[in-house]
Amino acid sequence: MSKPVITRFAPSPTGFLHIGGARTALFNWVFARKMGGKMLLRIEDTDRERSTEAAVAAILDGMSWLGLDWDSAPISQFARADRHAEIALQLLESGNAYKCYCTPQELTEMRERARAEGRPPRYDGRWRDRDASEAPEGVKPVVRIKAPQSGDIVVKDRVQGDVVFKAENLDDFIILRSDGTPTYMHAVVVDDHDMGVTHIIRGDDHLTNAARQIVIYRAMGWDVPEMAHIPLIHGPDGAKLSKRHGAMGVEAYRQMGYLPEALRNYLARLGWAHGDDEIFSTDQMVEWFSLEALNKGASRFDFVKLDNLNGHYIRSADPVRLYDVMVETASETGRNSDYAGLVSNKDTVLAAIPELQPRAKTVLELIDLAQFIYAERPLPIEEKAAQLLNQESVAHLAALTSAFSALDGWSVESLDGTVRAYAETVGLKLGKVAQPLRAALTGRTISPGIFEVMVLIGREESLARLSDVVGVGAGAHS
RNA sequence: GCGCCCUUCGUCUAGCGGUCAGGACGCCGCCCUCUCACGGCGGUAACACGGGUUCGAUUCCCGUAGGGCGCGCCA
Repeated sequence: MSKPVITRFAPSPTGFLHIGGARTALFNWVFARKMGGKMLLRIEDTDRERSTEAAVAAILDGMSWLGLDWDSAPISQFARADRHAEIALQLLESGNAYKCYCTPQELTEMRERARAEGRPPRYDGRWRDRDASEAPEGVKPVVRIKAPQSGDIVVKDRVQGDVVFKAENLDDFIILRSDGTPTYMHAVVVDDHDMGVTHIIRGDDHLTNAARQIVIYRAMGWDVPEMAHIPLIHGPDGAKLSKRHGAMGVEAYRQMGYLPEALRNYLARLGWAHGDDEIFSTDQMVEWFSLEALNKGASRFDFVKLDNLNGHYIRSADPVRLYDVMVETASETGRNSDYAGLVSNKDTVLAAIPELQPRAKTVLELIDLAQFIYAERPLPIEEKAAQLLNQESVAHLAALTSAFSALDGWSVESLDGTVRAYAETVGLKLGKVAQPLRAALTGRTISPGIFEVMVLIGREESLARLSDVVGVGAGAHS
């Protein structure tokens, strides 16, 4: 009988929740759910200089938006400093660690000399066996772990397989600083152990750290958790993800108009696959997930594919929810006139959304497509639309305006019939009159079906917008 | 420099000794059509290179090349 699974996500609060962290959190979350276990959250805030409360809030918000919840209250690593020191002391007493009185300058020299002589820049262990009586005056020591000097340390990794490190390549690294605070390497091990973490899932930039951490586990006689080091995400050019690429916080993705379920689906497909399945729900993800199906190679972030997936989820989303997201997004991104237009034309926008859905890849595009509804008269006419409104086409619009005015009903069918009949009468293809109509009614060359547009904005507004165009045209040529 | 990891269409990937190397995005063409989308159909395009092992390698092993990560009193 195996222990219940406990995973953890351990961000350091020095900025937002970036896309790589979001995926790490996602995999920890999915795995915990799959195994019926828990995912804990630990804030690695031991770097007091760089950690901020705002960053903690941003990370929690980002996870919530993505739909990733965690069990128990987030744990502050900084708050556990006493416990870390306690373990370091135990290691000291058991002879598995020792005090080192080297000064930072001394260490810098050591590294520089090593580099100059072509040796790896590692601590040479000069205090490993020295007696405490040799300690210099006025120097506060650090505590270093006694790493094994021979043999292999193997990281048994569920993704990477057995990774072997030779002990001679590891030095006696610091576990407690001279001010008594723990280093990351030490705090992580103590926390993961105390939290009962059974599976460590993290970026493979930690793979070499894993070997060092195993040294501490061994010295304490603790079980080493299962490990899974997942590959990193690169930018479109194969290099490290930069802000230009996508290393923004997840809230930036929200502001760009992506839906959380789309991002989850996309992120899951970066480094993980379940056969040929491309689009799947989060429940399916949980059902299908396995650590062994994770890839070992890094992948590139591709906005084009994210757009495609997002388009899919927009198409299948509930219009009422989309409306709310549109309003929220307009507000958050400072699109004030859109915000006002969306709010004061709620019913019309709601009715229009099904027409907009297949045409948008992001919520921002959705908003853009809705603008014809609340645009102020006289409509701003885009350049390409203006080209459609020449003397001839405006004359047709004038004729159509009369026909529309005489119309009894105002439906897609009646409008369609009217325009088709007119086009046939004057010997034109439908497109020849429908396009100018679109230009006059929306100010653009693209929009939902033009008869749908007319029904949406209504008879009065349609005729008014037409007269805005026809009036000018008629005035100029009569 | 040292250590570790990685390498299938442009991108994300399937593949776990024998496949016409599959899917998705993108791109191109056709259909649908009042525009743009959506949808449908078709097409383009890949096993980094060199050695082994094997009857047979995309698949297993070793090199080479390329890329990534790590080597702090940062996390």
